[in-house]
Amino acid sequence: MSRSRHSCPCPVSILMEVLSGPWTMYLLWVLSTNGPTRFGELKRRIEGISTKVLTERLRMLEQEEILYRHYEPTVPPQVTYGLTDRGQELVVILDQLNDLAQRWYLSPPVEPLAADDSASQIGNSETGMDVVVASL
Amino acid sequence: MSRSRHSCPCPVSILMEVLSGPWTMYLLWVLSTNGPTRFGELKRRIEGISTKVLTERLRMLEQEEILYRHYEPTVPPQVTYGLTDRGQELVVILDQLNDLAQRWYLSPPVEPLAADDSASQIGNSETGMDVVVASL
DNA sequence: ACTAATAGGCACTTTTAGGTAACTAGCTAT
DNA sequence: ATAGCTAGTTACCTAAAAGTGCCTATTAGT
Repeated sequence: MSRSRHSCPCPVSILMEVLSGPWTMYLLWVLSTNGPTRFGELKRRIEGISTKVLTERLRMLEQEEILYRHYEPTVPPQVTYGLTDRGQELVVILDQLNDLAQRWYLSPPVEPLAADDSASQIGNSETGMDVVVASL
Repeated sequence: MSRSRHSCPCPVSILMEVLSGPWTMYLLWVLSTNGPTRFGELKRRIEGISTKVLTERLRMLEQEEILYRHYEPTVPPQVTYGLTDRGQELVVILDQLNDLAQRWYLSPPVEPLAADDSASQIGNSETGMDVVVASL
């Protein structure tokens, strides 16, 4: 959205602009952990989001081909959203970001920080993605 | 900033909020490609950024320990910013995001999209980070 | 006949973020 | 004496984004 007045037209900035904003990552996360999900279910899981923002995010991510929208014309209608191949690719990297974020913002095992960091055996996971994310 | 009214308190959302917003990624990129850089030089390289936003971003990233600030009390003073270990870790992942963004938003080799996607042999780089980013 | 459910759309208001411009300190050079 | 350099800070204004509430279609159930 509003890619016209964009600060930097390079691909990664486009992508970051897509991912930026409240709920977007959380939404992707819900879809990656729960599989294809209907609109109402999404709204229920993402507690606090407004329908307006949820639809905005869904529309945008659909336009970026990160997720797909499946409309079933039953009564009442069923609309299901799920990750596309692009979406799957994305959550792989998001996993790594999450691994990093976990190390940074969670679990300071001994002390917050000291003058020398000789005891920092925390950050040796080598982006191994061994920490399966559980807390979004 | 404004982590209090945060939508989702999980680590990766915190991190995304840090990275979100105009210029932030670009700033990290400049620091990663140019090494430690002074304030004025950053402002010159990131064409179009206001001093206000630049200082905001620098302060925030410094607080997140993604970059450091070195103040040399000469006259006129020299302030140099550079990536910390965290910052280095981050740009590694950013590289992958960039790789992905390049594939998605650059170079559609044959056709934009067709009815069936049997010809989508585009996305097989396996997050190899072989594409060194050049265009931020 | 009327209510309920799903998946939103639309208009209005509020909040937030970014831009702009003016100002600062302390010393140097002209 | 005065202007200029760096690295910002501060106040003010505007534009974009988010929140809120009300509205729709269609049919099944009571």
